[in-house]
Amino acid sequence: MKTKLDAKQPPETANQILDLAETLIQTRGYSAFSYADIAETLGIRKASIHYHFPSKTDLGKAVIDRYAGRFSAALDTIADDERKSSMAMLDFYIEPYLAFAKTSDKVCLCGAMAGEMKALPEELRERVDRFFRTHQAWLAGILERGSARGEFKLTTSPVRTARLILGALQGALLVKRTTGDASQLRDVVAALKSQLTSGA
Amino acid sequence: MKTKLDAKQPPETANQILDLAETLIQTRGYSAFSYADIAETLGIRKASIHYHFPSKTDLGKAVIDRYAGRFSAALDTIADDERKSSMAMLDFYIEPYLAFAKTSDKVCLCGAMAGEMKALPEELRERVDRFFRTHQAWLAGILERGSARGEFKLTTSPVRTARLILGALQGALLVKRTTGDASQLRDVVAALKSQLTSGA
DNA sequence: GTCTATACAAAGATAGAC
DNA sequence: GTCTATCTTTGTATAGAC
Repeated sequence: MKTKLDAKQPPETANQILDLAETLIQTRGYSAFSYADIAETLGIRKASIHYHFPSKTDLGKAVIDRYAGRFSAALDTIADDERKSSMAMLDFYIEPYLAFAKTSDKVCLCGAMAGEMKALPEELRERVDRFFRTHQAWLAGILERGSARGEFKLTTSPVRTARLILGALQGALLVKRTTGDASQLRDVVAALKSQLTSGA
Repeated sequence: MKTKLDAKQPPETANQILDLAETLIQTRGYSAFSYADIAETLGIRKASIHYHFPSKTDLGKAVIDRYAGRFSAALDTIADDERKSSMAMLDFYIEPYLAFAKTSDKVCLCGAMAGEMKALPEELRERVDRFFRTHQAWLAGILERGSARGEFKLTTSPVRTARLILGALQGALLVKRTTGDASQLRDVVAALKSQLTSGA
């Protein structure tokens, strides 16, 4: 009999598959990775992957959902602490991007998929879409709060400022792969923050 | 006998193939488009495409080279007119991005390919790389000129500022596909420009 | 839950007729 | 320069044994 702890834990193989698929999408894109890539690396057969994720779309959904879920949990936690400054909240949001920038070639999962939007099955397109909308809304909320508390001086609406920030972060990761300069993202962040406080 | 005008003109079919391939890469990515897609749309056979572009890599190279060439020609022309203000030069640079933003789902060709970098054949990776480096260098040059002429007040080096601008433009196009709001890019441009002049 | 075996379509590519 | 025909490899997916 299984223990209580096992109850909701997905099998270890499934986790390994998800981990690898996530990395592959981040570096090669969704269209360019295959079950064969995963099978070879994990030392299992392609058929075994189909046992855990019947179709590639199923796997893609699971990868995005897990990825978005990790972010969502963090976003909720951050925004719930009313004592934090809005800038501190923003810093927490930006942290994962800085982490990606330290790797040699990872971009945001949804940033990679956004580049091949029309090639994605509808169910994945919806999820990428939702990911960006959620992040924009969250950022807009923080910006509005910061604005109301006098921390930020926005030059345009919170929603539009949120899009600027999200776009700049996504684009910086994309371009960073070329320059290979991880410090680049810090400059982008500094520029964004100085703009928020100066009211330029 | 052919006329002089025909001398260097690639056959019309080749141009149609290049046009379609360019659009397909911009909307679906490099990995996800195929000779079959092109053949079907143009009403020709796959073998005919191989006549013009023996391998997919050859086609990819030709698409990037033509795309980068169009930009390069424009960059040279812009920077050569010493009477122009640096801000005017920047505006000319940004124009193509605003044009993409008006289409429903096109991003920069190299922006799309940057998302699948590790899946690209080496010859294409080099070209995407060079595209970004060239643009960064060009932008840095304009920024330096504007700084020397007192038009811009930079908060960090011209090179780093150039990367910020390039990343923000690329990312904005990517995220725009989700929101579908073409005006979004104008906000990003406005934010970037106000930052350049305020010295924030 | 993982395997072997296999099906089936799509992708990239070539040979050779017209 | 475009076609038909064909080849090979890869990608996604299923059936059924262990």
